[in-house]
Amino acid sequence: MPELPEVETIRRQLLPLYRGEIFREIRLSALAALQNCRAEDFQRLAGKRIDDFHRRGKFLIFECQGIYPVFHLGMSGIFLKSKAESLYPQHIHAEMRFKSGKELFFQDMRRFGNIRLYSEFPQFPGLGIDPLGAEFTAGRLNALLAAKKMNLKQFLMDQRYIAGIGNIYASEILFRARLSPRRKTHELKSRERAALFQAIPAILASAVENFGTTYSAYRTVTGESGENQHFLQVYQREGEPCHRCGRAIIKTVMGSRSTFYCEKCQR
DNA sequence: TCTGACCTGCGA
DNA sequence: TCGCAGGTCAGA
Repeated sequence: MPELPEVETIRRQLLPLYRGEIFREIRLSALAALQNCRAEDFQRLAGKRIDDFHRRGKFLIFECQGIYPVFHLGMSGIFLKSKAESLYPQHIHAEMRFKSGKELFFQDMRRFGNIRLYSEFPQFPGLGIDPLGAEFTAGRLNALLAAKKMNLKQFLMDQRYIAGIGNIYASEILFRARLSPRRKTHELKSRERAALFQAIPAILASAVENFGTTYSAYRTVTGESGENQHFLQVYQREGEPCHRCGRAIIKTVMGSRSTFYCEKCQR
């Protein structure tokens, strides 16, 4: 489930491996082409050099001399250095080959991901603040919280407000901040807003250090699992004792998504 | 603001 | 065989 830490891990791994590489060809599967844009448009990439990789929320942006392929990994998107590493070669939707002989494959088993091509640096109108960027300030978070009347779990996962948080880290952030996922945004006291402001980047940065969280599909570019699943406090721990108070972790459903929390520690 | 559909592999 | 996993978006 690639959220911000998984996409950031992939970006950091792609940089030393593929920066400076020049595209020889790029092929999209029929499915990828049907869903997103015309495969022939991608031929414009041939001869272009990859100068940088950027991340905005959960979007991964390739900067290629005035052309910007943008990948969203959806639920199961991963990058592979070779086709032989793929467990599901039938789900490879983009094959990128470079003049040096290197290759890069985008595999997306569940096809929730997408690929788009931009002619200038994409701006993503409507996408919220990046929680690891300088623009993420207490003032901006407080203003967002005050303006909304929704529960915290859904607020955190809504990409229009904060970009990059998904189901796993929303639960983990709320545990860290000792806030119930059912609390309403506009009702938080200043001390609680401050706790949330601290918890969001802390949880995400720590997950980046651990190379992301692996459940099922996610793998880093080097084909390894992330490590962060070993450090989760509540996610997928239903019935297990809370690491703070010992009470069993509760699982509930909010917004059609499983949500994990401690009834005693999170108020 | 909320719900269900999309999609596929996996485990019960 | 069926339910579950969850990011996103359309529609209610």
